[in-house]
Amino acid sequence: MGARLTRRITARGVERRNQLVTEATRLFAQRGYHSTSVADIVGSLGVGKGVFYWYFDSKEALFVHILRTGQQELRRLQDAAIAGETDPIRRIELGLRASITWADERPELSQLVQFAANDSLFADRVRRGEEIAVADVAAHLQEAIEAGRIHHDDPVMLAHAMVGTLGHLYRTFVQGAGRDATEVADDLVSFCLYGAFGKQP
Amino acid sequence: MGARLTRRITARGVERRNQLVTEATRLFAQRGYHSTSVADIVGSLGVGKGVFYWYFDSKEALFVHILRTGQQELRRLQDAAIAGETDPIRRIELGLRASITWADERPELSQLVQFAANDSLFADRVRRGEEIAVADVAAHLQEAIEAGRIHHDDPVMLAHAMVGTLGHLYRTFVQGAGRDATEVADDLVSFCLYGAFGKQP
Amino acid sequence: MGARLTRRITARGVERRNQLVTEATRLFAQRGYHSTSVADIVGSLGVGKGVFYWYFDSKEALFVHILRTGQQELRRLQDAAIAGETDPIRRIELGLRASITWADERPELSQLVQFAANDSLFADRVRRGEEIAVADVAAHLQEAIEAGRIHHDDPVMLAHAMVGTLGHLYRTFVQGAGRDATEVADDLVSFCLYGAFGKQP
Amino acid sequence: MGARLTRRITARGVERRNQLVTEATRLFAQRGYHSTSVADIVGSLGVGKGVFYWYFDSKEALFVHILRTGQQELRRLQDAAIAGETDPIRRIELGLRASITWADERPELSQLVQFAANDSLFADRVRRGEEIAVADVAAHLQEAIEAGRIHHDDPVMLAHAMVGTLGHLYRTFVQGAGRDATEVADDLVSFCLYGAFGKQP
DNA sequence: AATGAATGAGCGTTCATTCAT
DNA sequence: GATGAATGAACGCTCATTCAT
Repeated sequence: MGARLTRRITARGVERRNQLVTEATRLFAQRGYHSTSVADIVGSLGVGKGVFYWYFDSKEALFVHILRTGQQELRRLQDAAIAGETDPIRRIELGLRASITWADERPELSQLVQFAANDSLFADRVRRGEEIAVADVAAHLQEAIEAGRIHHDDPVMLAHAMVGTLGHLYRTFVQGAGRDATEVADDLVSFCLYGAFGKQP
Repeated sequence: MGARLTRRITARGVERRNQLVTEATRLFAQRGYHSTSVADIVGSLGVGKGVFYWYFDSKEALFVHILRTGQQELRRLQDAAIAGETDPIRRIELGLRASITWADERPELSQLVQFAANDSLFADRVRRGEEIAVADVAAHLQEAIEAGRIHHDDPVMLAHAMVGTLGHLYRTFVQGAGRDATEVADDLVSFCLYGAFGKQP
Repeated sequence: MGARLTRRITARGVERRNQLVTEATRLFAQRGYHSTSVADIVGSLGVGKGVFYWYFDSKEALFVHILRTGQQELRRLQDAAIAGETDPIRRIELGLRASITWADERPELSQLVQFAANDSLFADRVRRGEEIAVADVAAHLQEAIEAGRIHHDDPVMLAHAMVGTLGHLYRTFVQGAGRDATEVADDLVSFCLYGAFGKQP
Repeated sequence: MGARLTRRITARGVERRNQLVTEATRLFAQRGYHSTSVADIVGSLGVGKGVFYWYFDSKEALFVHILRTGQQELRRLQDAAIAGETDPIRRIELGLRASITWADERPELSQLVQFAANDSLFADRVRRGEEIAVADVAAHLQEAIEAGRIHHDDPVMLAHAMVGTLGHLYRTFVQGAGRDATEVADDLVSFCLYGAFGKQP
């Protein structure tokens, strides 16, 4: 898909490309996709406009690249976090914690994902990625349901509820209020498992 | 906040203004704020461009107006829904249900709010409106905590968790999958109160 | 084919549109289509760039408009020239003369048609228009053949030969060398009817 | 004219240069001069951009080179075709036939010549080449006129008429409709000598 | 000889906004 | 109140050309 994939790129080229990705990510997160022009990105790097189009087919293509990279990275972290854990409920907890950790370490990426989810150009792509993450959680829930540990008939609904809570708490308290990510993760896990009434002692 | 507020507007003028708001809302929700031009809006109404600037200072001002209207309407519905209810937990439940009902009846408005929350131009305004809604829920929670019915030390965190769940379940299942709003509201309330483990019988 | 067709245009607008067409025709003929930018056209008229796109969907659309106008005008002149003439050979002669006259009076248009015939973007359109003109001539030839006045089995080939001669003589002698169009038309007619050997006395 | 002419070129260099010429000719004919970028040419050959500018001063210079080569080749073929023929009218006929044969065997070159004749950048050069070809034909015609075999006072006009017919018939029937070049040449010769009325038996 | 990287002016096009009528 | 016309800065993108390696 695109000449860019077949172009031979030198070490110097790889570096430039990474610079572009980094700078674009920063600017997109800071000002938004639509308010960041290609001129802004290359200007901020002090290079000519042509450089951008040497490495990417379009502004949109670069954004999609950033998005994909972020979603893949998150997924890898989640997989790593639950590796070896046999308890499905612990797997859910570890997955939620890994997500908040990732977002905390990659605040710009997570912000771009949020934006993309609400822009007609990118919404579908984000939704698809989200479905995958939700399916993972739902699988753990299903296992817990079958083990009789959770009484619910709709693991997908539950999974979505968790993902929604996760996103909102992260945005509000970590990103917005600067609270410690680990503490927020504690509250997130507690809410997702026991709701407002909290764990019965 | 400008010349438009001081302009005397006739009955016919009010109608025109409403037409503009309605059409803009429809188009913004359908194609997105950035992809909808002022020309689209007036063109779709078959009127000249001057009309738009007669009633609104700018495209941004119109969007803010739509946003404010929506948030006020939602708040009014929530207040009406809990009026007379003395049980704080029931008040929370009724508030959540009222929110989903509003979003179901005003899908375009709720979509615009989502967009606005992720656009640098409008995010602050949305956040402020959200804080108000959260404060309401948090007040009910505080009451329940003081009554010893809920054991938690951070009602604001809980309230945000609920609002996040609400938004995501609505988007995914009502808006996205076309499920019945009342059923989704049932699941939402259950999750918010009891979490994944569900109500203990 | 687009929004432009449905736009209400005032008398002033019609004038502007005509100015654009005239100026663009002049510049296209002088510098060529690719070497004439939209900025050149509006700059030459002393108006803003937006004016261009108020009246035309694109630079290409404007060029096509000019082309179509020219071809229609030529056809109308040819039809008028042969109206009432019953002798098919005289009809051919009158058509050829009308064409040279048109080109002489509209040198810019005829140059644009030549350019367009050799540009991949417009070649098909020109070819189609040419086929119509050729069909007219071929019909007259067919009539002459059936009357036993011309001995040839391929009127379409003959018609194309004439059209090719016409274009080249016009370009070389009228457009290029500034010779009198009527005299060139005499030679054209003579060559088309009798070839190099000339009319036998 | 230009540094390139003084550069010593190895055998391998000659090959590269020819590859560039061949590929550029193909692409120019297929997509047009303006729509074919230097990047297209070198990309299609799988070499770097520097190669292009090692062998040619500019895109324009390459095109001019192709043009010149083509015109020279055609002239050589025409000269060879009439060598030894003493009858001036036969020389004309043989020249016309040689031209169609050349165009048939070098369709890309002949298409480029057509394009160049209508582009402000190259028109003059083509015109000059054409004048030479026309002068050849005109010389034969002059000879025939002096021998009393053709009654006409303007051999240059006649020669241009022939060249115009030639080009148009080739384009329409050989290039466009795929007809056999030899048959078209028959019709061309017949038309040029006897016109529409045809040879008197 | 040859490469991939870089330049930057210029392109066609859009669009929020203003304004004379 | 309302219109169609006009503005012009800004946008995403292209591409002939140059250059360090």
